Amino acid sequence: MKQVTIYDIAKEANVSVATVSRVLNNTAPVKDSTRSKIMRLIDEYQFQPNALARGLSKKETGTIGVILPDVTNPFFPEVFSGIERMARDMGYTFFLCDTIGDYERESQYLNILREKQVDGIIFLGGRINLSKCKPELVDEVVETANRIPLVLVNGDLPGTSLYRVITNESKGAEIATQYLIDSGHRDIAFIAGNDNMTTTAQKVRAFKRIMKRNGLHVSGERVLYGDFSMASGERLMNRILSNEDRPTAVFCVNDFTAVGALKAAMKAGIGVPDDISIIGFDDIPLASAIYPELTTVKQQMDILGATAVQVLHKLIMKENVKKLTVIEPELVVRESTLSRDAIQ
Amino acid sequence: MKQVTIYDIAKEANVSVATVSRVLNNTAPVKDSTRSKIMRLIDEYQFQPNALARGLSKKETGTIGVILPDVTNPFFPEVFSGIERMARDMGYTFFLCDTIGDYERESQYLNILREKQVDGIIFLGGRINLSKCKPELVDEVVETANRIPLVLVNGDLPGTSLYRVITNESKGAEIATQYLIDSGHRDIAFIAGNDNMTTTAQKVRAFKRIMKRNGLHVSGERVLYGDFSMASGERLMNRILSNEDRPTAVFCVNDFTAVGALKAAMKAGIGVPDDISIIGFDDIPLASAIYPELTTVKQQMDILGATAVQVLHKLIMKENVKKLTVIEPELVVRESTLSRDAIQ
DNA sequence: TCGGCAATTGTAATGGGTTTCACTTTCGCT
DNA sequence: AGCGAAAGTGAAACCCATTACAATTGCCGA
Repeated sequence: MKQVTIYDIAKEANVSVATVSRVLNNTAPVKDSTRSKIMRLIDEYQFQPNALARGLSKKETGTIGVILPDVTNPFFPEVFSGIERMARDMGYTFFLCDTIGDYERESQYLNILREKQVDGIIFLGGRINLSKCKPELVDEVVETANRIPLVLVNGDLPGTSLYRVITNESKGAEIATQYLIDSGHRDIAFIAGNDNMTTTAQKVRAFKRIMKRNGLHVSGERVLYGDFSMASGERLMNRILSNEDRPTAVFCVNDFTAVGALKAAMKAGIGVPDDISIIGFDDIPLASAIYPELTTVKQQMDILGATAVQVLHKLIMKENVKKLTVIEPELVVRESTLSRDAIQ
Repeated sequence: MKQVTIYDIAKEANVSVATVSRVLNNTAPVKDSTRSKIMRLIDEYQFQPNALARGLSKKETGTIGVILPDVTNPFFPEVFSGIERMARDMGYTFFLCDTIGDYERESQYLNILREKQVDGIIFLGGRINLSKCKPELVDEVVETANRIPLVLVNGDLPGTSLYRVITNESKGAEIATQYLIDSGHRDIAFIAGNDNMTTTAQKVRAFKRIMKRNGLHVSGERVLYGDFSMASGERLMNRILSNEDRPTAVFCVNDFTAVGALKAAMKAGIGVPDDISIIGFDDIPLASAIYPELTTVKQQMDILGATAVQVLHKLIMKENVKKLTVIEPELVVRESTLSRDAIQ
């Protein structure tokens, strides 16, 4: 069962392959009668051009590689969904590469994508700490970016200047903190992620900054470091609750952590939001799936993805783009926070 | 910046491209000195073979297309993750195609994947009712399956005989029902999905069968039809609760629905599992993220994915495979169900 | 020293498109 | 009618690998 080729169509239509190619790509005028004859044959033979051959000669494949650390983490599918929606109409298809957080695999995938001649790469750094990874990988990424358009989403490689699309996480943390304070909270704890990651550092800094600006003190034990997981949220919340001097609100570095914290509170019989308010970050679907629904800072993940595509597309088209694009997060007030005005 | 080709390497090494190709693919003996000389050059020039060219001549691309209805639904990333883990070591890369439940797009993607010369296709039917879709699409899928190895996961196209990997959903529903009964429940409600979908029909049938087998009656109003969404779970649970005659347990067609139901109960001040037990289906991560953690029937999504890959791989290798592979689900008891033994 | 087989290596065809360049028609206009 | 421009088309090179087939070399035992 051999594949029908452009040659078969050409022969059948008594024209050259060039002409068939022209009607296929609309790249030059073709007489109407010729065109329709060819189209009929294409239809009849169910001819489908071989994308490999096309890619080989055009040096463009209409394919984009998306690298992410974990498909199973709801954050990424949301971003991917934004990428897809935006790029599909541009005619792109996607290689999805899940590195399961393994730098080794990142580098492997980078190679594979180059070999497959993708038109561009979107690298979802997400919560992974790119700044701590092996220098070889940094080189590898930079090297790749020199040859293929590459956009980093929510990540950074210090010492390099790659194209990036990021959420303004500092701003988000500021908004969340200020919101809690405006709601009357005075004693607020922050459950952070790994302390060596920039996303944690940024948020901690923002948190302290706003507290200070409002004349509030942040004692050392009110900032707890974990690892972004639900489990760590649960564990750290338990630590907070075991203390007789309990804060009235807890700000979590991400929704996963917040959900863990929430669970810990419920299990301990502490009412949320009545006894303690909890606020998360990201607004993954999970946030509104639970009870009480989580107040959180929404990262517009679909927009993050869509924007990354736009930037990448411009790079591919060799148009001018800003190196850095910042997406603003927004507060989503739901049920896990309560105003303290009454009780102050 | 022209790409380094096998010709460049060959010329530099004073050998023919054939020889270079041979060391690249280890397809014939090459003298050690020659080999190492070539390897050194490959390294030095950072030569990477062009996968398009290779695919074109080998007629195999090491690429698999995965079609699914919604990346954003946690069920699918889980399956995808299983696919990836299994297939990566076999050297495959994946095109991820999200149809957002649109039949039009399914057909588009099928075409694109054919053009891109994928080695095989994994079609995640999931909760989408393939049996109701347009006949053209059925033809399209069958037609594709005739040309390219194709495996259907958790789906079916009546009137066709495609290779399939499915979860034994009937069995799962039986187990769940029996478990509730064994726990002492006598009055159980079932919140189903759309009534025209096979997955719903199968589970409803299994539910009634087991109830009957245990001498229990299922009144008409104890089976409610929704649409698999959280919202419908919430709505239908409210309906159940508005009735003064309330069941002691509710079995939900999937976890999403169950989470909605759980939320409705909590909001209504009905304790779970103290006042009412709830059991779900799938065991998506969400199930164990909420409080109380959801008792559910686990679909082994990673195994589903991994198995699909194994079947597909055998098809690609033209080995013999069974048309149908069934994965057995298993009960996961957590916190949302309670034994009624005491109160009976 | 010679035939024969294995080990190495090269030549050229092949896979299926796109595209440059050149050539032939066909028009529009003067 | 005559001319230049535009339309329409084809031949052949090119993209970058793999591979069938052929050729050469090296080493063995006789």
